[in-house]
Amino acid sequence: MRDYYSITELTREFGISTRTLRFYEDEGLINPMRRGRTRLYRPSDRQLVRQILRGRRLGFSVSEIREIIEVYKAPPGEVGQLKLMLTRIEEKQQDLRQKRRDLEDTLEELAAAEEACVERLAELGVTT
Amino acid sequence: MRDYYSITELTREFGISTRTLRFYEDEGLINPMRRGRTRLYRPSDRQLVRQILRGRRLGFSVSEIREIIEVYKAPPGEVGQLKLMLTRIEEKQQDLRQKRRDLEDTLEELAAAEEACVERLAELGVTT
DNA sequence: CACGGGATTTACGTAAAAGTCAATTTTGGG
DNA sequence: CCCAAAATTGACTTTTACGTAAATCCCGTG
Repeated sequence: MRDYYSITELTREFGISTRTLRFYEDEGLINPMRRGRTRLYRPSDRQLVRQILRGRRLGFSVSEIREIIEVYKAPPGEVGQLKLMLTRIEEKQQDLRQKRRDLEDTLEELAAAEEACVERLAELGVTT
Repeated sequence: MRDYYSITELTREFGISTRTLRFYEDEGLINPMRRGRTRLYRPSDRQLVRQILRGRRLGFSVSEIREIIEVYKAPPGEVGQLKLMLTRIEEKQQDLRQKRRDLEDTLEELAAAEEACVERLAELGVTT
């Protein structure tokens, strides 16, 4: 496990631009270390980037991703805060479960469309 | 099953604006009938709107949604077209399966975070 | 027929999420 | 130490997905 990654290493690994990483930093999603002005990304930062991109692929906005990231951090000490966090976690879970339903439905419809294509090809005497 | 729905009926049902429906029409996603200038949405249009919103929730762009919708239509007659469509369907399936992995991973992490909160609350003597 | 309530069209506006460009600064290798 | 490559900052631009506003039109009702 490497100690630090440079910004371009991460851009190559994840297929994103430096602008994107700096944008996420401006938005407060990541906080890489600095040596002088140069950013040094720790493994934990790298992990965070991975989580951010996962959220992005799932169609979450930056502020939604921010909320998700918040709950990955160490749980707060105060009871009220803890309960609030539990509520937020459950909201996100609801959201994700809806997405999962949407996803399964779409996959089913795609499978049906696929089958229709294959059948049509068979009718035309094409072996898939 | 109703014959037609007005634009406002659909906005209420789906919680979207008329602007949004007209936008999807401009983008070629839906093609409601007209009586004069007034739009009349058939059940099939309504179903299409449902599919569009599902795609939207999954974070697909309008053009990606358009591609998905394309494959729901009757399969084309020509062999080349059919094969192309099969390729596209499989691409979408790949995409959705990636999303599903992202989703499951995120759900797991949220569950872990949830448990951490509950434990912390227990330590503080709070019964959830 | 006047009117009030929807619906439509056209046009401009905007927020989010980067992309692009230009002008420095920094840095690591020879 | 020096210089090309890499990194940084800041400003401006672009794309997407609608929002908003103004002007017009259509239609049933009193």
